[in-house]
Amino acid sequence: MPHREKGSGPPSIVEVAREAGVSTATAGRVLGGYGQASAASRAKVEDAARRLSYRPNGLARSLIHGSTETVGVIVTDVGNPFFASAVRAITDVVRAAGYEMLLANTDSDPEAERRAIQVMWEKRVDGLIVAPQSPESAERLRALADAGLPLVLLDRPLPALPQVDQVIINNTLCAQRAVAHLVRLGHRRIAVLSEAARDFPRLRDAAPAEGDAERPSAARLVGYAAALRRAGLTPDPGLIVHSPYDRDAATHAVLRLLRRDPGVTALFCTDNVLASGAVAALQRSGRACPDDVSLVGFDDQEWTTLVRPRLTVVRQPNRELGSTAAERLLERIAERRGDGAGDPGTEEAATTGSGTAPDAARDADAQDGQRLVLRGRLIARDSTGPPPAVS
Amino acid sequence: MPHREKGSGPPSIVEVAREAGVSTATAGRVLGGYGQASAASRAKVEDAARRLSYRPNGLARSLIHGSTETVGVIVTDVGNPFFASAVRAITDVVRAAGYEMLLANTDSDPEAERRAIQVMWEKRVDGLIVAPQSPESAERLRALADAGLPLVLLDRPLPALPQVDQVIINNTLCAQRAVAHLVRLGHRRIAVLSEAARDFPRLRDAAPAEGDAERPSAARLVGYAAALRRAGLTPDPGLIVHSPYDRDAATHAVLRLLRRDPGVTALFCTDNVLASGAVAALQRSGRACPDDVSLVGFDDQEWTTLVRPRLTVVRQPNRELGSTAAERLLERIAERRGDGAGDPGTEEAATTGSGTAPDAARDADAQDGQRLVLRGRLIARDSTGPPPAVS
DNA sequence: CTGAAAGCGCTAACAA
DNA sequence: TTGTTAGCGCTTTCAG
Repeated sequence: MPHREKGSGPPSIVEVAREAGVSTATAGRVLGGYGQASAASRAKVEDAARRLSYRPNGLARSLIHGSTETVGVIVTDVGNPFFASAVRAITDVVRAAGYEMLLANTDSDPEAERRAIQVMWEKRVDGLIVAPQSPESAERLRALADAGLPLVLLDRPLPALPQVDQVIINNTLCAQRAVAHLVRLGHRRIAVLSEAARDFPRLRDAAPAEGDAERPSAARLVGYAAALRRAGLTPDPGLIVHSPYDRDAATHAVLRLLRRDPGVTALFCTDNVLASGAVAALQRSGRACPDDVSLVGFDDQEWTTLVRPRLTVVRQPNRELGSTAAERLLERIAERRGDGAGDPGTEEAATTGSGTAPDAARDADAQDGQRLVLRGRLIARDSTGPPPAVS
Repeated sequence: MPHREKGSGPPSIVEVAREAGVSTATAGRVLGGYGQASAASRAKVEDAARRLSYRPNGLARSLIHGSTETVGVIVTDVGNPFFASAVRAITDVVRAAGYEMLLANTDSDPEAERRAIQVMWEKRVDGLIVAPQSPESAERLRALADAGLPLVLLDRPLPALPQVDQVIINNTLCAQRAVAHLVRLGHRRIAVLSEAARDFPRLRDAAPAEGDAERPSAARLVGYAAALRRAGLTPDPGLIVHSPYDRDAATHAVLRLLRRDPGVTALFCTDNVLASGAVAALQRSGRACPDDVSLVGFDDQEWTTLVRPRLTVVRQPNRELGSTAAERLLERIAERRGDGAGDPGTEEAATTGSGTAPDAARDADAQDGQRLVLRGRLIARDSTGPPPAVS
């Protein structure tokens, strides 16, 4: 291995140029593949590069070009199979377009999210996909959106940012159907297990159409309430059970519920982690499913067909959620590049009629973020059945 | 586009300096938090920065400092819960140290892996964690290791790279114990379902001590063979079943096996995906578990205690695997930084005794990559029992 | 304490 | 076809 002269660090293009006996410009032209170069110098340069095992410095390149060929992705937890699937799909799509992915977990910690957003911005990602934690995230993201950074919201909408694209599931309707399914089977005392249970007072009277402006857990509660309302049932606060995103916590919450209220005949879980906890709880409680208690989960995972009874669930298109978000982001990135190349004069002129500030053009473009709503669907399996006959 | 207009793109430090009426140097000092600055100019600069919503450009900074505060992670599939857990743990550890993560999936495609390695290198990650696909990966990685890039192998060892740190599981022994458990229960016709089945001829006579130099699937086959050997049984090629990492494929492979060879009384699966396929197959075949067929899986997932019978598995510390790798990497990065600051003269002198080339010092340091072997353990549950009485 | 100027590694005008 | 020369946005001597 030929040792490098200039102390530390990988070789730079000037060292390659020197080794090859050409200028840095020609070296750059052959190594960067952008200009013209004679076969002779091409050979010399490539040879020298190989000898020094040279790799171009992407930082320098990005600094010049103003793009990093990298997209940022911020989720709460890649460990959750739901996000793992979505992230997997995102990587596939962006990689095909030549992008890399910077990934951050926030663990539902607002401070971590703030930091992640800031770092992504400092590292100059070309675009960002984020599953925001809460409405407060909107403030943090607005600055990026205003700066024109391509941005797509994943799974969780942010009504405060109508100018950014959002890719979500029709959670409210799906939940409504899931609960309607239970109602149709004859259930009257239907409990719900949700991370958003505390928000129920605010959500119970929301119109189904408003539901999908909430984060998924909350939207699903809106659907739950709507289904009960349609069936002429009034929600019982005792049946709205809170649990954090943790299987064991969910198990205990359900065990407590069953002990406290033996009359419950059905349970709707707003998420896959909670559903797995509920299955465990039912098994431990000795209640038969679906004979004593029916169960519906949200988010179909592989294990749902392995357990007995096989779980009735709402299946949501996890991978498609990710790939759609990624595609949307790539389009936005491409658009922005296009903008930069266009003549700023004409563009400004074209929008002066409606515009006010000098940069109205870009804002106008960004104003209508697309809202893509992917559809989940109910898959009735064996964990749901008629309630036990009243004693 | 010749030059970017001052308007486009995020504001640079010179615009902030101009707005604040100071030099770029002072602006840099307050915004970068490195020099001294009077309260007066500090206020002016911070104010200007806020007005322009300025964010420092990390690329420029990294270009100067020679570090990006980013680590690369290359795995085959974040969608696989095993890697999802490991990756999750990695992010936690590196984030606590102020690093971000660049993530790439290779999907077991050597070309994708090659590209990923190259891109990580060009983006100048400060270190790299990789789960290599195959022995050929060693060639690709050797260049990075030689260049002194901190590198840690995750889950899959590469004997050809003794100079790099490797964090793995004691797969061979774990598999051996799993199969010994079946032998102890009285099983004689024990099948194995593995992605590495085709390599069995090469692996069958390996010493258990050599097993852990193989990738996990292969190492587990070595353990399988060793356990049989110890029990005085000879492996039957008909019981070594291949399946790719795909649940449905695994299901069909197992169904075929049971049809072809009804005398099988136990099955060992070398991986969680294959195990889930096997559970599905058993359910569909109508064979009772464990009464007709016992089942052991590798890699404990949440669903293993939800299915009935609850699955006997080898549990491996997935998160710890990731966090250990990350910690190791951070140490290596810190070491390298230290090296750079140290006096190269003394260092060379210290190792001249054993060294030969001028740069022997660094190589000598790197020569002994640590090999960290984390331990899995067998958890006997209800899917294993004595074989049915012979008819 | 502050500013001018020299880079980090690369690309892109412009000359030669 | 090639080389020279400015930068990209920031940090960092080195004077003032």
